[in-house]
Amino acid sequence: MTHLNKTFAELGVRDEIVRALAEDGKVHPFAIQELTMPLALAGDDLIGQARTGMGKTLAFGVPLLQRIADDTERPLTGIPRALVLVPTRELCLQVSGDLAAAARYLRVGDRKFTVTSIYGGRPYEPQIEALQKGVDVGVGTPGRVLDLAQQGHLQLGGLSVLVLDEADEMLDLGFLPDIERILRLIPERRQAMLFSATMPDPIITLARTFMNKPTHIRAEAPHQSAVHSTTEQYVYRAHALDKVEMISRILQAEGRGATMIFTRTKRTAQKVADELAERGFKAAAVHGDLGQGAREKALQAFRTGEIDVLVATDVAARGIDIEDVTHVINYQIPEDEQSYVHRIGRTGRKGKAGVAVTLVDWDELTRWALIDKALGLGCPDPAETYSTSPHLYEELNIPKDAKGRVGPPHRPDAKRVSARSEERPTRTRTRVRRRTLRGKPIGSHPETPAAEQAPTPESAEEKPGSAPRRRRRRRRTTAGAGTPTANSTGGGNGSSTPASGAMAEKAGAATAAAAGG
DNA sequence: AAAAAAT
Repeated sequence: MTHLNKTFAELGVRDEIVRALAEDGKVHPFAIQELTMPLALAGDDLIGQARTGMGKTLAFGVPLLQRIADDTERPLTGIPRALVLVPTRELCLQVSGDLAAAARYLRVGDRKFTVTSIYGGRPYEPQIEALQKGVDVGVGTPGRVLDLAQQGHLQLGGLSVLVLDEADEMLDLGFLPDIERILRLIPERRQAMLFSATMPDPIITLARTFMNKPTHIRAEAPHQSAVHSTTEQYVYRAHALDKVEMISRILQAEGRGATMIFTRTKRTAQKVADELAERGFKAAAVHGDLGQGAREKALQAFRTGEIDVLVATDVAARGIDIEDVTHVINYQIPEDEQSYVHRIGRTGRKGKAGVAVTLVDWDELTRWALIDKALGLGCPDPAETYSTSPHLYEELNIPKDAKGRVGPPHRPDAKRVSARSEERPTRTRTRVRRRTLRGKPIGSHPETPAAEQAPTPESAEEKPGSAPRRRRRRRRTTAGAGTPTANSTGGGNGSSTPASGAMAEKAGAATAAAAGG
C-alpha cells in the first residue's frame, strides 16, 4: 500500500536530489510519489490523492524541482518558476522546508537553488528581499502571495508550475476568490498539480475548469477508506464538563507520545490548553488568535518534544507532519468528514500506529451522524457506545459506574457531579448498534494492549485560583472504522491513471518534516 | 457556523 518497487534513482530523479533524499533516509518512494513521477515530469496536469502522511509533498516536490532544474530551454533566472500554495502559514513553513531540503544540492550556475516561503503574519521586508535576490520556487499562503504580487515584488508571470497543496481546502469558498485572482496572474501555459488526501467530487469538477485534462492519480482505490488501518478510532459520548477530565486520563495512557487535541473554536482551544497546563501537562495552544510568533513557537516546541500536548483549531488539522504523534483527540467534533480525516491524519503517519479518540457531546450527535455516515464508520450514535468498548475504556482508564458505563469523573464536589450523572442517557441505549461497537474499536485490530491503571495526575480538584470555568457546549464521541490499503487508479475526467503494481510494504522513507522559519 | 488567509 505504501510503496511500489523502484527507487528514486531508478525513476530518473537527478543525482543531487537523490543524494539529498537518501541522506534523509528516503530511497524508496511512496506509492503516490512513484505514480506521480512520470506524468509530473512530462508536464501533465494532475490531481494526486493519497492518504495522510503518505508522501504527497515529495510527490509533487521532487518532480517540480527536477523539472525546472532540468529545463534547458528556460534556464532559471531568479524569477519564480514554480509556486506552491498552502492553506496555513505553518504548513507553508513546513513545505518550503521540505522542498529546500530536497533541493539543497541543486545549483543554478554559481548560486544555490532557492526555495522561499511567502506568508502573512510576518514582516514584509525579509520576504521582499529574498524575492529580489532571486527565488526559484515559492511556497506561500494566498493572501501574502497576492499582496506581494500586486505590489510588484513577486513576479508570477514566469511560472511554469503551480501546485495547490490541500487542494480541496484551497478551492473551498474561503480561499477560492484569492486562488482565482492568483490564477489570473499566472501564464496560461503552466502545469497545475493538485494534491490532497480528500477530494470531494464537486471540487474535482471545479478544478477541471482551470486545469488542462488532468489525470487523477490515487495511491489507494476509490472505495478504500481515507483513514489508515493502523489508526484505531474510538468515539465516546461525553458531557461538556467531563471532557477535560477524560482527556487528562487519556493523556496518561501507557505508550502515549505526542498528542494533538482539536477543538472547533479558538477560544476553546486556548481554554483547554490552559486547563491541561494547570493540571501539569506540558501543553500549549495553536490557533488564529495568537500572534504568528506564538503560533510558530508552540508548534516548534511540540516538534522538539519540549511539550507533548498541542491543543489546536483546524489551523493544524492539515498537512502538519510531526513524528510520533501517537494520539489525536477530537475535543469537539470537526465541521465535516474532510476535517475528521485530516485531523486524525496527524497520527498514524508513514505506517506507524495511531489512536484517534473523538468525544461527542449531545448537541453534536446529529452532526456526528453525518460524518459517520459519510465515512462509513458505523457508529452514528455515540450515545450507544456509552457502555461499550470496555477494552478501550480500560486502556484509557476512563471511569465507569457500577453498571460498567463510562461515567463522570470522580470529583470532590460530588453534589454537582451526582446531579449530572443522573441525567446521563442510560435510557437511550438501544442495543441495536452495540454489536458494532462491542469490545475493540471499530475497524481496528482485534488485539490491543490492555488497560493501564495510571493514576490521575491530579484528580479533578477545584483549583482555588482558577476562575469558574465557563462551559461551552459541543461534544463528541464514538468509534471509527478500519481501513484498507493498496493502490489503484482513478479515472479523473477524461484521463485516468494506471493503478500501481504490487505495493511493497516498507516503513520509513518518504516525507519529512523540516520547517524553517 | 467555524477557521483560515493581507494589513
